[in-house]
Amino acid sequence: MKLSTRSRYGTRLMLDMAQHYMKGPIQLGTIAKRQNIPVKYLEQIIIPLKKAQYVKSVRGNKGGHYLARPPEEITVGEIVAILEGGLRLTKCTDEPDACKRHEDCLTRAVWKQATDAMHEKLNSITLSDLLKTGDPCEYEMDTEDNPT
Amino acid sequence: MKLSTRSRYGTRLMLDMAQHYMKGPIQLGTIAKRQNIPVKYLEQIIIPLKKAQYVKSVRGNKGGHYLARPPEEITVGEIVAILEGGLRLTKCTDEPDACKRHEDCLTRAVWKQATDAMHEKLNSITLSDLLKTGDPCEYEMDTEDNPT
DNA sequence: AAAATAATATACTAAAATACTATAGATTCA
DNA sequence: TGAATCTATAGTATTTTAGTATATTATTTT
Repeated sequence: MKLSTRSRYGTRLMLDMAQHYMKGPIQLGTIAKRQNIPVKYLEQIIIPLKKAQYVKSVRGNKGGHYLARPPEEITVGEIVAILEGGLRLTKCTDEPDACKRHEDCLTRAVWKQATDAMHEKLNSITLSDLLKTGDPCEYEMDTEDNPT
Repeated sequence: MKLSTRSRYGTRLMLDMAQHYMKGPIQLGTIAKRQNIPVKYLEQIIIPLKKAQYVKSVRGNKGGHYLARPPEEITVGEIVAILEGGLRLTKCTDEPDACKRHEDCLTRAVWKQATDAMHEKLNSITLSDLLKTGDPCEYEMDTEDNPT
């Protein structure tokens, strides 16, 4: 029932890019240092986010990644859903027929309701909301490795 | 982010006992057949539930297990928390200090809120609530293996 | 043109968690 | 006594998680 590092790192990755939205591409190496996450792992994590069109990239020297949409239009729920392969506590939440007991299963309704509650909360929070809760300057200053 | 079979089987185990509350001990073998869960696995799962005083048992021939409290006083959230080792999406939800980034972590608040939403929903549903949603007779009749 | 930088692609691996299974022993009832 | 049932402890196969490693492609700077 725990979130994987994929979702958590991925959310921080997206949040980092949100903090530098519209300032040109950022290198994964920079984010990796800033967030203390292995670069090679970030490279894996960003793939599905690119496929889902939440992130775009520029190759080559001075290249990098950037958000394809404004932070106000990206929810944490969307990020987690992409990286976790769905936002649900059980498989049967989405696909009742996946379980042969689905006809007289009394518990499925509970998992569905708990999933919905979590779902609703996560989808109500955007990257932009998160930025407002903290002090962005704290992050802007942390640029000794950033050759802007 | 998925529930383990431990929580799901465990909930069905508790629900099965709830359906036979106050009718004497039920053998795990009977529940295993009824719920189509390996007996040996149920034996593992029931241990923490006994330790947490939600279940009591009678040893020996004609022995079995039974709920230590009425179904109205047992929530699904309690069962899941016992079997999943807590009801939270991240470790930092409970123990902020567990993470060294906790001071300037913008994401922790989200995991906390989503956890709370799930928590609240699961703790609002009792075994008794679940029994009302289905047809108990359906289960009473399924007793060809039950030597009552 | 060459060198440096950064993304992309693919494959590999160690460790942990999950989902059981096996064996032996203790307890109770008939 | 013997069958049934819970209890305790250990073992194991599979899957998932959390990364690493290597090589390639694309772009910019020198």
